[in-house]
Parts: sequence; C-alpha cells; structure tokens
Amino acid sequence: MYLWKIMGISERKEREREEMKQLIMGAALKMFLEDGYAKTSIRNIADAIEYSPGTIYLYYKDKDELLFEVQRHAYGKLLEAFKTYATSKHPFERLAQVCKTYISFGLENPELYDLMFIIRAPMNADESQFKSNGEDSFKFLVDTLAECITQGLIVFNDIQLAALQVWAMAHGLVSLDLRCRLKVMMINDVTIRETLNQSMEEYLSCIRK
Amino acid sequence: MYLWKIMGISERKEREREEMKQLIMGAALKMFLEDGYAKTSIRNIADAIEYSPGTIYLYYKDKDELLFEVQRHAYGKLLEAFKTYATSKHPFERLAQVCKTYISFGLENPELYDLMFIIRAPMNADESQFKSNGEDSFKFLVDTLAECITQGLIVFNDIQLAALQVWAMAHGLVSLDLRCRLKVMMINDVTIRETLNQSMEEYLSCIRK
DNA sequence: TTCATTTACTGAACACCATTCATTATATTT
DNA sequence: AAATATAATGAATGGTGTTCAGTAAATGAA
Repeated sequence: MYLWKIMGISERKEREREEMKQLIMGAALKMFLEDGYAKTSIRNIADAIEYSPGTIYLYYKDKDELLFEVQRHAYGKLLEAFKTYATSKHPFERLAQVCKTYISFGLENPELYDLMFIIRAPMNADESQFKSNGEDSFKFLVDTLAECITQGLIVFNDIQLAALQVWAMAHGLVSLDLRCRLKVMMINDVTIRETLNQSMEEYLSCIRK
Repeated sequence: MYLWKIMGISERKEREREEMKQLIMGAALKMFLEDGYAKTSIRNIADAIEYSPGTIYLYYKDKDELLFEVQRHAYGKLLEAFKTYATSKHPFERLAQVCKTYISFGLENPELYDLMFIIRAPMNADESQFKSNGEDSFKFLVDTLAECITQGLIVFNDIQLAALQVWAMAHGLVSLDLRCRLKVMMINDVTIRETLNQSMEEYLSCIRK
C-alpha cells in the first residue's frame, strides 16, 4: 500500500498548485499596477512568468477571476492602511483619519483604486464572493461611525446611511480626480491633494453635531 | 471660370462631410448606449451604417475622438435636463433640484453616465477641448451655488470648494451604485434609488445654513 | 522495473479588436 | 476626353481572450 505516499504527494500537489496561483497572481498584480488592467494581457502575464498562456487558464477560470484575486489583495491593503493610520481613541477623530487614509490610498495607488472601485465589476462573479471582498475594510468605517453615533458625535441616526454618505463623498473626490474630471474646475494640479483633503474636512465638520 | 461652381461644390462637400460625421456619430451613440463603449467596435459601427471600417477613419482620427463627440452630446443632454427640472426661483431649492436631476440622469442613463464621468479620459485629447465639454453643465451648478452663497443660504464661502463637494457627493453616490460597489451594504435593490436621494437630501440639509 | 493512467503544460488555432494603406471607383476640373 | 482630386474599400498588421488536441512528465499498480 502506498497510502502514506499518496497523502504526502497530494498535499505537495496542493501546495504547488497554491504556489503557482501565487506566482500568477503576483505577476498579474505587478503588471496591473504598472500598466493597468486593460493593458495587461494574459499573454504578457504568461511571458513574465515564463509559462504558456494556456497554463494560466488551468489556475484561473478567466481574466476576471484573476482581477478578483487581485481585488481581494487590494482590499486587504486598504484595511491595513486603516489599521495603521486610523488609530485615534476618539471616534470622530478616527473617522477623520479613515477618510484621510482613504483619499491618500486612492491618490497614491491609482491603479489599485481603479481595480477596487472604478472598474466594471465582473458580472460572472457571484455576488456573495464579491461582497466578501470589500467587507472588512468597509466594516472598519461602519464600526467607527457606529461609535460616533452612540456617542452622539454626528448628525446621523442610521449607520447605513451615514456610511453611504461618507464613502460616497470620499469616493467621489478621489474618482473624479483619478478620471481627470476635475479639469473642468481650474484647480492647480499641485494643490489638488490639499483641495481634496480640505473638502473632506469641511464635509466632516458639517456632519459633526 | 468655374469659381461660382467651385464655391457651391465645396459647400456641398462640407455639408456632406458634416452629414457623414453625424451618421457615424449617431450610430456610435446608439451602440455605445446599447452595448457600452468597450463592446462597440469600429467594425460594428461600420456595419451598422453600411460602410467599411476604413471610412470611419476618414472622418474621425480614432475611436477616442468618436467617444469625445458622443461625450459632448451627452453633456448637452445633462444641461438640458438641468434646464428642464431645476427651475425653482429659490437658489437652494434649485440646488436640490440639480442634485436630484443629476442622480436621476445617472441612474436612467448608466451607459451615458459612464462615458461622461467614469470612463478613462482619452489622454490624447487636448485639455482645453476636454474642459470645454463639461463646462456648461458644470457652470449650471456653479451658478446655482453662487446664488446660494451670496444669499447666505449655505455654509460655504468658496464657490469652487462648494461645487467640488456637492459634485463629489452626487458622483460618489451614482458611480458606486453603477459599479455595483454598494453590494457591500445590504440595500434592497428596489429601494436603492430612494436611498441615494435620501442621502443627497440629508447632505444638502447639512450644508444649509 | 514496466506499463497504464493521471496530471501539467504547450502552442497553434479561433474569433475578435483598432488601425493602416495600397488600390479602386467616383467626381470634378482643365 | 484626359488629368486630377476626392472618397471608399477591404485586406493586412499586430494585437486581444480563450479553447483544445497533443505531448511530456509524474504517479500508481503489477
């Protein structure tokens, strides 16, 4: 009997499979960040890792599934940023830190931000999986807002509505800038970051009770 | 001498050229709206108007220039919507109407909204032309806000900052919805429109003095 | 060790895409 | 009627995502 052998081998196989997925994902992430999702082709990724295009399809169903994996990674990075920079004990101050971190994250990782919040969501991805991707980082915002509400620091009663509004404001500012739609206003390119932060701060002072 | 003839002919030619551009633009617009920008190919457009692909390049430099023309058209439609639905004499009420109109426009014309505000701006397009596209509809918002400020109806002093904030909120709400990023919140799909409007209204009441 | 089977991988092929350009057809001018 | 200028073509170029028959290597059973 080779049962002991079989077990060991299948475990190694599983490990190797995971390593291969990581190899592909790593190359994809790097190239998505450098050249953007659209300009990165399966062929390019295959070239980079020195495998044939077909091989990638043995590990990922299609390009969207690859995007999906990269998205998960990106949401993780955002949550990390929140945990690092939004540490104030005071809920409202922490909320301000979350917003500032969000905006910085967007401006400093434009391609990543694109993948996370602007790119058309792959329609084939099942909803539950998609939801779970952004959940954790969104929860950070919700928790902070919940504390603000219970301590009566902001004008909202409904946490969901509060989260929607704050997120929409931050996303609106970042995405309009990333898509160059602010050119219609004549803001100096150098000061744009300052302007966005100022807008966010003003908004936050509006919702403070 | 055939000078009289030359003039007549060159005018007709100019007219025909314009008609041809309109023919292409019309087909492109229709197909962009139905299938989206990415899925509409030059070949498809050529097929639809019963010309060869090459012909389109005699009238438009590339696909981006075509997008550009469609964008101009779309911004015109938005301005029209503002003029139709934001008619209140009272500046703040009018501001609320502008915002409501903007959100409705986005939800009802998702593909158009995409072209206008979400799609990556063609980088080859020169900035001045790009700016002029959105200018008029943006001016409508700015003018309304200016009145609000002079009458002391809102908390802002700076018109630019006010416009940025209001626009960001509206765009944030619409674009997060269009890109399905609100799935992370568990809002009933049917009531989403109501939720967005409610958020906008709450925001407006925050900035009211 | 030998042979059958499973697994991993390849790369050519398919059906698309935007764009270019030599060639052809038509319209205008001389 | 011939020469010229304009308009349109459609095949060709170099890309894209994805599939799949075929090959090579690793594994399992005898």
